[in-house]
Amino acid sequence: MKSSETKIHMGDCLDILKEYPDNYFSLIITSPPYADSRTKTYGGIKPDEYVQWFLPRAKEMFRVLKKDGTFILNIKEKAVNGERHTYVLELIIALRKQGWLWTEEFVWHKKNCFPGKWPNRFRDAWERCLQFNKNKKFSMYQDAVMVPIGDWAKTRLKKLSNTDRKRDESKVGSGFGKNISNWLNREMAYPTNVLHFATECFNRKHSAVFPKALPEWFIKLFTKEHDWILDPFAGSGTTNEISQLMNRNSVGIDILKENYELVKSRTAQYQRRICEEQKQYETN
Amino acid sequence: MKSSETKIHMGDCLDILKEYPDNYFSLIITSPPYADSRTKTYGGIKPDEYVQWFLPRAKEMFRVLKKDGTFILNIKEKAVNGERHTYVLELIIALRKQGWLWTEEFVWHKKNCFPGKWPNRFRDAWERCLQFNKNKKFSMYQDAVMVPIGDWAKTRLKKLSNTDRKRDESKVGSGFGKNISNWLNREMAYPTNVLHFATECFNRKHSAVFPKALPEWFIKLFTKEHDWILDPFAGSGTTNEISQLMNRNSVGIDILKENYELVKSRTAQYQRRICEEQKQYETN
DNA sequence: GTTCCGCATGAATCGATAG
DNA sequence: ACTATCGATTCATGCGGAA
Repeated sequence: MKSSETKIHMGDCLDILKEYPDNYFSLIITSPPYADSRTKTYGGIKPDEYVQWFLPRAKEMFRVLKKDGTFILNIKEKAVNGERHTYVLELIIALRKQGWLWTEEFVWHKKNCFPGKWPNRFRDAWERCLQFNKNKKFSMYQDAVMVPIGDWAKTRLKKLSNTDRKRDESKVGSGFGKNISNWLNREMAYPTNVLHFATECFNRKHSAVFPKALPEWFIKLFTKEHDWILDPFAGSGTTNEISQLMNRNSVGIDILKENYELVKSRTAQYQRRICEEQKQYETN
Repeated sequence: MKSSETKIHMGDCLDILKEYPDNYFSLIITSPPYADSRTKTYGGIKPDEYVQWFLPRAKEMFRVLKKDGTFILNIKEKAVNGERHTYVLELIIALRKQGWLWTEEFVWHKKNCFPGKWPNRFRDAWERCLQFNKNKKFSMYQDAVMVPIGDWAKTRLKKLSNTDRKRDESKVGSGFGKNISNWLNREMAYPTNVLHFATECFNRKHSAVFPKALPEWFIKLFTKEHDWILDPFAGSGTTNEISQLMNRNSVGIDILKENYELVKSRTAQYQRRICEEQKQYETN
């Protein structure tokens, strides 16, 4: 088993990415600093300036992404003056003008978001995971993320009715037909574009930006082993850590020294652990 | 108990709404024809023309909505040429320029979404429920939509007999009636902005685009009894039917004669049923 | 009366083929 | 090249009738 490589950089991804060649990464997945939050980072970007700040960095990402690669952007607009700000919508439109295709919008449903109540809104329990691509054709390994089929199938497929045995056209002309008998012995189904992952809140020092399951799911879906993955706003380094665990190569960039060192140590730790596991494996 | 009023109009809401005064409705909730679908209705609006088609109608809606009222827009963009079309994003931005505040975006998670498999995407299992307001201050009755928490509540709720549940629903039309909510009361929490409802599949005749539970939830949240509710694209009339059940006044508009007559008969039926129940109640 | 179980239904999307 | 039509694909649900 060839071990995976993990490179961590300190700096602005706008500069660091210049060191990387075109068409290098299979997947870019990141949770960028939200507007006006993390004021230490990038000087705290104002909502109104967010798109202009993001675009030059997205241009570099476009360049280093493989032609069949995917860019997953985990983001959620904040409420400003009682309104949802539109910078994310404007960003999507601007990225399309830059050449990106807006292929899909996944919803990440945060199952255990913290309790609370405001006079004019409920708890925000979801974030956008925007999928962008360079081409209509891109690499996607759908079988890697299949889920168990619903309970209905157990009873339904036990005994097939007559209409189930042949293709049954819908009566209302919706063009929809099915052949249930094709589903015999099927135990897994393809998932939807709504993802249910709990947030991890045990990390006191560093606010967990996303749970491990989220990048893991997209990494399974869009990469195979030894592909290169980039997180240009690495934060606490979850993407890089998961990449290591899944035997993918990865690059992490963060502008904060504090984050840089955190990711460094987290990934070094795993590197060491993997080596130990390998040694142990070989001994056995 | 004063009975509620329900008015159904046939025509384009752009024209019909002119008959209504300013600041009349407490809630506008609707699922307009999506781009390129329902070709019989409004001739099937092209995605690129959608915003221009919608805006003049939204202007009338703005006028007839009360200052503290709410507009809920249920919509989802379609995939065009392998990409998500941006007309919904553009619509949000355009509505803001018209004076609307984009207060919140709820996610409706469709648990039983349309099946299908494609090389480049998964099944679409969610739709947007966009909340717009005229002012930062608006009427919101958060306590009306509290939900039971904890697994024990779920399992006990499941064990309730169907009659208990049915009697309950017919009485209040709200899922939980007094007797049940009494012992649940202590274990209630505020919901989030992610709503989980399955679409209703009717075995026969007309199907509703959204399940009753969806308008019901927003009606509970944003109106009280005898408030006026508008659905400018009434379709099969789910909004008006639920409004009646919940003792709210409502106006429904649809351009199709077929829909107009359907809604007419559905709401007339309920009107009759309510009258009968009232008579019976008074006799007792 | 309750529970079980069959079954029609759906704001879909893609790729190929035809005009 | 650009648009229109057609066939193929796929789950989970509530209903109504049967047990």
